[in-house]
Amino acid sequence: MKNAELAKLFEHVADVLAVLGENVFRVNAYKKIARTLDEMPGDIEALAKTESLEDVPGIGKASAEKIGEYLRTGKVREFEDIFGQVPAGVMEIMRIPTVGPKTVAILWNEGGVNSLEKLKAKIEDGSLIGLPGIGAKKLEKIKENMAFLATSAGRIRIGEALPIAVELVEFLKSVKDVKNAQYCGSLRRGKETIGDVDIAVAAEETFAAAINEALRKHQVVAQIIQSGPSKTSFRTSAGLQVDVRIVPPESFGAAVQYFTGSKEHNVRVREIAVKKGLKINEWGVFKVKGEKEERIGGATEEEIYDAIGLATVPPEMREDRGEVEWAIEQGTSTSGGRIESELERFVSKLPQRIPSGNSAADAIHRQYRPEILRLLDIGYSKYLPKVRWVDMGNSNQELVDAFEAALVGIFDPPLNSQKLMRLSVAEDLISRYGAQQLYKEAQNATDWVSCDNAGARARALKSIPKGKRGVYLFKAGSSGWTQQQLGYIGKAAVGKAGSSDIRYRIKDHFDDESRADNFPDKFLQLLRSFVMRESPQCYAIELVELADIRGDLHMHTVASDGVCSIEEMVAECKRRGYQYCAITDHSKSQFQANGLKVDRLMDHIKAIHAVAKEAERSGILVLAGSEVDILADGSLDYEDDVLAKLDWVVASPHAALTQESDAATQRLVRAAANPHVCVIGHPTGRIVPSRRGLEPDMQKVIFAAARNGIALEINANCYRLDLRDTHVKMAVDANVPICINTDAHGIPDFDQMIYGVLTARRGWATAAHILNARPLAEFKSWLKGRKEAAAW
DNA sequence: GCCGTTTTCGGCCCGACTGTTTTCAGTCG
Ligand SMILES: Nc1nc2c(ncn2[C@H]2C[C@H](O)[C@@H](COP(=O)(O)OP(=O)(O)OP(=O)(O)O)O2)c(=O)[nH]1
Ligand SMILES: [Mg+2]
Ligand SMILES: [Mg+2]
Ligand SMILES: [Zn+2]
Repeated sequence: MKNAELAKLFEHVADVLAVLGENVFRVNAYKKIARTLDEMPGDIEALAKTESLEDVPGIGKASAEKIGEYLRTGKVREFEDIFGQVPAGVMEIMRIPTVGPKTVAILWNEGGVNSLEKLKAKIEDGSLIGLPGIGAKKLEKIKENMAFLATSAGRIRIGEALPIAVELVEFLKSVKDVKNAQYCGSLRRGKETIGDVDIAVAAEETFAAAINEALRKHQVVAQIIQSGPSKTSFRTSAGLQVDVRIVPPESFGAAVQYFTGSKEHNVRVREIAVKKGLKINEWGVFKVKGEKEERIGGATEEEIYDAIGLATVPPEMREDRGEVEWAIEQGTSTSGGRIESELERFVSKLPQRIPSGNSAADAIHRQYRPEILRLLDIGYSKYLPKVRWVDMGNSNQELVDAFEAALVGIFDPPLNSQKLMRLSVAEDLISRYGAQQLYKEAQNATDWVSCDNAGARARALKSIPKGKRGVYLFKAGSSGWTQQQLGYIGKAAVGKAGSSDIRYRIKDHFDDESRADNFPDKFLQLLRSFVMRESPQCYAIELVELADIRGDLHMHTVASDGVCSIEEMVAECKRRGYQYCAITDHSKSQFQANGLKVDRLMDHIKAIHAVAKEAERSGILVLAGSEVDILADGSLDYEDDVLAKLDWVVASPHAALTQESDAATQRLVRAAANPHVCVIGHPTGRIVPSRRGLEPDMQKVIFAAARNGIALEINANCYRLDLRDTHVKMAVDANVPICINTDAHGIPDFDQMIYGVLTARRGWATAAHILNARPLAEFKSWLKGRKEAAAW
């Protein structure tokens, strides 16, 4: 997979261009593309073959071409030229903290510095002092910071960061006059790796200095990076950076929201605020009235999201992966409705006859547009109380589309149904066939196809040749397209589309010729038909929680490489209140882990069943299982007749983890097809952060799991977290059951469960998606289904 | 460079801390 190297390429070119003084927005555009490529769950090369990269949000014509060029030739000529302008040694300098592109440019152009070594030497001989903006202090800092060069190893696993953060938060809460403290940043979002620890503190302004002082004296503080009245950053002796932000209690919610991020999420949220005449920062939400600002909230996170009409987004979802659109769609329920009278009043103002000719029609369109939007706001918030209109172009898109199409369809012939038709696609079709398949079907059936999105449609209108027709896929239902579903086919992939269950075809409504004459009537009728509809129940999402977990279905004992007996592991599960668990020691090929040969396995099953019998009385179901190795070709490490003797089969890959993507896909798909398998354990075999593991076409693996009715594991151990967050989202979208297992080898390992839960939450999983969140009876019935499949 | 209901130009989130800037740029969160 070339995603990572392409991401690096764009990241690097962004840095080099910044040194060359290029427009910062272009630099940021490249950085955004780098992030997109890095986080893309599928293979960019496969995507480029089947779909247009231009439809990926953030990637335009220019970059799509460059990516294509790279995939063909392994190079981007324009980038090579750019790299040629700045020696590699110069770029190394930018890895020093506090040294950014401007400083690099000056050191290089005016100071003749072209490597880290030269920089060191020139700082020593004093020849750099006097360069523009560079003095003794700055150079001293640079010299110190050369010990902290940015490296990819700079991130630590969440399991290592969390305990440190919790302890620091406890300490801060114990400091006098501290009202509240909360860790934020990537840690609160539950990311698998953590760059630094971010903590927000609530305290009256007058106490901030004292709190800062107490913090600076804390024993873990090895080096203060910076410290001002509201913000202190330091490094611990272990080299971990900690950022602490102190704000007054009335700003605590705003500060937590800001500090939790992600950056990309914050930017989206703040952009929405701007469009609504508001301003959001870490101090609160403000109404902007010319020069003056009026504070309207900030004590809680809810106040922030509420102010802009968004549902509060769970921290783990805040990655700008569609959650903003989701939150708009959920909305808040505030304004009451006066729909009928408003409606009548508005409609009575509409002209009885639409003038012919585009310019006159345009003028009317412009004149009424704000009124329509305002009306929709009122109408929607009353009849669909959880869905609230937020400014332009978002969740009520289909409603706006409907009305605007009504207007435009009459005013503006080119945008009517002759060329472009909306095709609603129901959720069950998507889960049955997969979005890609539907898209391809549509492609075969028509001349042009896209998913639902204003920009895409606008382009479509231009690109559809005269006399041809196009279709755009609109996802009916509550959740909108996801990137995974469309495989980044359309801009809507980030979630522009979809909200209520309105299914609408422009064609159906506006094909009759006489429509223009009784337009107001028609319009009213249409509007009623939408807003009077039964409102769907949509509550803000309840993601799975640690307390929902009712069992652990992957653990080891002394029989293989664990350190506890069956009894000890079961007792711990019981202690945790689990209703079921599975003992799954390694299979025979895992000889280095003392994997069990068949005869030992048979004895082990007996031993587990003996413990199970005891355990049953104390109310916990114990399954005799195995973690069966998936061999390189996808076959399993035990024969089927052996597998049939087990109550529970986790099949996981352990060796040959560097095989080609296609081989990996086949391997996992084949394993998933074995009817004895219950769940695929740590499907990629990756190790965080260093080993990439298998890179299968995860969509195919997930479909295979769906076809065969098996589950996929989130291995909760913070060294694995496999499935990873983006893969979880794909599994959730496909409705494949997910097991969150600790893979415990000893008692403390059970504590890893939380990291699996956080990863599940990052994939938008609710308890309903998690197999081991089901009550015992339900779990048993699922298992029975599996056993029947195996017997059949 | 990307994007779009102000649509092919013109805007792109917002603020703290530091140093050397006599009024704010650079870097970072
Ligand atoms: N509005 C806004 N907020 C930002 C920006 N940069 C960072 N933040 C906020 C959101 C981040 O989650 C939070 C903490 O910054 P960090 O650099 O520590 O990032 P984060 O913790 O998300 O990831 P990390 O694991 O530390 O690399 O500060 C920015 O440019 N604008
Ligand atoms: Mg952080
Ligand atoms: Mg930070
Ligand atoms: Zn295991």
